[in-house]
Amino acid sequence: MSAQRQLRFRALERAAGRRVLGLRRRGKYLLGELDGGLELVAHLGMTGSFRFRGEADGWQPDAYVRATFTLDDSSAASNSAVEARNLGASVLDFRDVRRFGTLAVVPAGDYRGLVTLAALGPEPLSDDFDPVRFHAALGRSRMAVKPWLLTQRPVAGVGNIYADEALWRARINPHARRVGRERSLALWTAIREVLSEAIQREGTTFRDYRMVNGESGRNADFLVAYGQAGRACRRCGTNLRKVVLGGRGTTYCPWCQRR
DNA sequence: CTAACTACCTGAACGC
DNA sequence: TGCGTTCAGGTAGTTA
Repeated sequence: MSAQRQLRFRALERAAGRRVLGLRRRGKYLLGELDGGLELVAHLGMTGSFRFRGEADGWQPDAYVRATFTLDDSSAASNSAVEARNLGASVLDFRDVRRFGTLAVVPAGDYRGLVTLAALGPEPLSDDFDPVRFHAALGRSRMAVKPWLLTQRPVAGVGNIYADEALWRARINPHARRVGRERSLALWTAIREVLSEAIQREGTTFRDYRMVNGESGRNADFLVAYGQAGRACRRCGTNLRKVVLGGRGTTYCPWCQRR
């Protein structure tokens, strides 16, 4: 087993026999509180998904299942557990084609080695995400605004899709290193709107992303920037442009989002 | 400390 | 059809 593999699946065997006391989400991380002072940390990476194995759903494990959780109780008060009961399932598969996902069991709250989680910014839809502090942090950063958002430090949970969408709404050039107060407030608002709407539509599915019951999210049809290069901007009609910024594909309107 | 690279994987889409 | 290249929703480790 390579060092990388060890990083992606850390001490997972320590979850065996543990009771799941609670589940919560922080940014893109799913955190399970286990007994014995342990915590299960899960991240889907780019192609990961959790799937309940059940007859109603018809899902059967394939070659891309990297881990399997056998559950002996589906009565806990969580949405996932409700799904499990509906599907009559007791086995949860972690499927991940590209193996960029992470599963780790750590002492509760000990995020050494999970640097991004340790330095994770505020939840975007909570009061902790404050527009004044957001603007101040943006002022301290020397990075271009888009890669800065992707670090997860200014705010948790904004990935490549929602960064492009939010910057388009706020009319901010993704390369910008200085953003005025009005525009940074617009970005703060746009991030919350973009994420809220995507959550209402149960996520953005291109290929791999699936809900735990196997259904696709419905947000992909509503994207106005990400994946829309060459198409006309919905505001001004200019053709959207795609560039590489910080190693990530970035689509924006060269007119509305000019510097 | 921050910021910029690179590595990690596999499959789909594309060009010839 | 077949083969090579490029790209993809993210993070962690290394380097400067």
